[in-house]
Amino acid sequence: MADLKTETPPHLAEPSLREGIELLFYAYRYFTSDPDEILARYGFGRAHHRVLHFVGGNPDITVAELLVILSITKQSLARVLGTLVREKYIDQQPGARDRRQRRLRLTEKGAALEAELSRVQQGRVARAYRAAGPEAVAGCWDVLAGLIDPADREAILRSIRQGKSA
Amino acid sequence: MADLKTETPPHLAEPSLREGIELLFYAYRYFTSDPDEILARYGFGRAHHRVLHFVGGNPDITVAELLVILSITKQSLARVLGTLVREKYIDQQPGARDRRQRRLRLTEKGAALEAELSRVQQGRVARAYRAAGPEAVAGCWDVLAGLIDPADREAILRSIRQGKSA
DNA sequence: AAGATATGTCAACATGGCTGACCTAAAAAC
DNA sequence: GTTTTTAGGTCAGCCATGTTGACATATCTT
Repeated sequence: MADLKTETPPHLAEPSLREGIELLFYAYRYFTSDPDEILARYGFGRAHHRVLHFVGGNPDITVAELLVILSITKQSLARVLGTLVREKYIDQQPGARDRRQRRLRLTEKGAALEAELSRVQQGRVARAYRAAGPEAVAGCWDVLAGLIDPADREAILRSIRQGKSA
Repeated sequence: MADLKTETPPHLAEPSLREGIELLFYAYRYFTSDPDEILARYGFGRAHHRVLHFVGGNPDITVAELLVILSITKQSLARVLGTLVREKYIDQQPGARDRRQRRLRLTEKGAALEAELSRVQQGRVARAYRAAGPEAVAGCWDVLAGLIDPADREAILRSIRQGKSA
């Protein structure tokens, strides 16, 4: 017999956990599907999207800050960022106080692509929000936030809220 | 002035959509982080995890059914599945009615690894559920389900519910 | 017997991670 | 003012995991 005191409540039972895990797997696939399609037309991948997204949301971000957000190495970033800079989607300017820094911003061209990607991705999310209703959305945010390591949670939520993803 | 009739309700405003998108991005990263760590110790990757997961949840699944779930090519699947079969994490048996099929099941060794991976992933999800509460979980599921293309939604939800992911 | 289907396999390629080593320019510390 | 640290870039190579295309085999269906 299960120990009643520590027994898993119904909504935490294993089947429900498995269902939630699979749902997140499928949902994430669709979540990235629309941008992926557009990116392919530009010869870009998901990595380019992430850079465009976070540079767009954090104008004048430094490379180091971007690396923290993306949690990748500078060599990995260099490949996609280099392309975006060469093809003039992103502009680099030396930092005002620290001229070693390359502060990143979207060019007009970059902002246009980012907007195109945002539009379809936000469209999908907006439809999901609308269908589920505001309380569901609030609940969803709570659950998703709960998946983040407690040690990192507050910093990440802060950065999301400010649109300052550093 | 915005047209009141089609004005985006507050919870659908652009900033909130952007926040939701970023939250999903971060949450998914943590969602996969614990299994990834374990898999690395076995020389496996995320692709192996997916196969172990869906074979575990769908004993005697066929290769064709697994391909539909994973949405990858059979060549991609062959690489990871081949390894898992060779290293005896997964067992193949000809179908009873159709002997062309290779029905897949976890071996004991495979079930043990799958359980180890499930344990940490379910642990993280369970903590998030517990912190957010049952209503939030229900809302979360609604939103995530809403991200799935309507054309595929019912089939996917059915497959999740049955634990028959085909 | 012929054709369709389930699966496997070979070869080649792309993306996007990684490590390690090394370079420059600018800031900070001594 | 020299040294050290820091921000960033770059080269080379490796790995995981996706792709396409072509082809082989066994088995089921017609």
